[in-house]
Amino acid sequence: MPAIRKPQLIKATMQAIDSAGLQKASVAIISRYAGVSPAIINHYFGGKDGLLEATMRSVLRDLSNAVRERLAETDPNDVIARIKAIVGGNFDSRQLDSKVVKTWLAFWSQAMHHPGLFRLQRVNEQRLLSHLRLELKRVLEPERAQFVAQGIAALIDGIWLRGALTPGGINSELAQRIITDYLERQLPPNAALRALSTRTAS
Amino acid sequence: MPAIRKPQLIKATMQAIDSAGLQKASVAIISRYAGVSPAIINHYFGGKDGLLEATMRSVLRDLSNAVRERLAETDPNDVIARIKAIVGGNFDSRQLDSKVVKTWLAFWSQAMHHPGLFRLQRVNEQRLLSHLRLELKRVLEPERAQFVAQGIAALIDGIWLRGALTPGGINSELAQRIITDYLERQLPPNAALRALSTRTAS
DNA sequence: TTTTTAATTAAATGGTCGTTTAACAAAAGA
DNA sequence: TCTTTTGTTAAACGACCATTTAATTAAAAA
Repeated sequence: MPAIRKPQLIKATMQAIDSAGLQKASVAIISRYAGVSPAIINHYFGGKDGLLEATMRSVLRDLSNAVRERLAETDPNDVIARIKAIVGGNFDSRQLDSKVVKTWLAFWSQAMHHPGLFRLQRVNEQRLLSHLRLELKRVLEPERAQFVAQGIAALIDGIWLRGALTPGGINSELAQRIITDYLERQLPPNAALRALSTRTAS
Repeated sequence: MPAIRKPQLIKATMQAIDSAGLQKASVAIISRYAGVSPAIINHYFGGKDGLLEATMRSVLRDLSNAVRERLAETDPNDVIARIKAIVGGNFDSRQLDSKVVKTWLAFWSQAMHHPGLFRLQRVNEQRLLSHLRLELKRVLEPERAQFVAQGIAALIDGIWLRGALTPGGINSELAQRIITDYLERQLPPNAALRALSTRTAS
C-alpha cells in the first residue's frame, strides 16, 4: 500500500467537492481527479463512505492541529492570548481556501444524516467549546464562561458558513477583529492582569 | 392545477430532507411522502430542480415574513426593539423545527454549486444584513454599524448551523439572549434615548 | 531470473436516478 | 349526455451510480 494514495484520494475528494459539490462527487469523478481507476477507492477505503469519512476527518484534524500549534507557543497564563490563539487557529490561512471551506460545509450538512460523520462533527464541536470554556473560566464565572464560549463558537462557525457563500471567501482579518472585539467587551476591564496575578499568588 | 399540489409537494420535500437528507431525497421518495406519483413533480415544477428551488424559496420567504411581521408591530423609532424584532424573527418558533432547520442547512450547502439557489441565498443574506445595518446606523457610526451588523448576522447563522447538529435543536431563548447581550455591549450606554431624541428633534 | 505478492485496472453487475411517453381517470363544457 | 380538457399515473428509457470480479501490470522476494 503506497502511502501516497490515501492523501492523494482525499485531496481529490476535496477538489471534486469544491468544483462539483458533494452531490455530484461520484467515485468516477473523484478518481479522475486523482488520475487513478475508480476501483481503487474500494481498495484503500473499503468504499466511498470510507473515503468521505477519511476526508472529513482530515479537514477537522488539520483545523484542530492549527489550534494546537498556536496554543503550544502561547504563554499558558495569558488568557486573552490563548483565546486569540484558538480563534486564530480557526482562521489559519492554510485552512481558508475554497476547497477546504466548501468541503467543511458539505460535510456539516451531510453529518445530519450520517452517524459516522455526525459523531466526528460533534466531538470536534465539543472540543472547541471546552477549549474556550477552559480559558474563559479563569477570568469569568463558570456559567458566564459557558455563555461567552457559546457566543465565540457561534461567531466562528457563522463566519465560516457565510464565508462559504461569499465570492471572496472568508476575510480572516475581519473575522478575527469581530471575535476579538466580542471577547474584549465580555471580559472585565483588567482580566489579563487578574489572570496573571492569580497564578503568581497560587 | 389544484392549488393544493404545490405546497403539498414542498412540504413532502422538507420531510424527505429531514428524514433522509438532501442526497437521498429522490423524486421517488418525495412523491411517496406526498402520496402521489413521481411524474407529478415534472408536471408541477418542470423537474426536480424546480421543486428544490421552490422549496428553498418557501423556507426563506417564511423566515423573512416572520421578521417582517415583527418589524411591522414594533415602534419605528425604538432601535433596540427593532433589532430584537429582526433577531426574534430569525428565531421564531414556527421556523425552528427540525424539518425547516435541516432543509435550510442542506440548501445552504447545496447553493455553493447551484446558481439558482446561490442567488436566492445571497439576496436573503444581503437583506438581513441591510435590515440590521439600517437600524444600527441610527445609533452607531456607519462603519461601526456595518461591523456590528456582520457580527449579529454571523451569530444568527452560526447558532442555526450549530442547532442543526444539536440533538435538542435550536434553543431560541438562549440564542436571543446571546445576541441581545452582544448588541447591548455594542451600543453606547444611552443609545435608545438618543435615537428617540433624534426623531423628536427632526 | 523466476516466483510470489501487491497494486491497479477494465469490464461487468445490479440498482437507482430523473425524465418522458402514452394511456387512463376525472372534471368541465357543450 | 357526449366531448373536450385537465390531472394523474404506470411503464419504459437511457444515464449514471457504487461495487465486485477477474485479468493485468508492477514490485518484492527467492
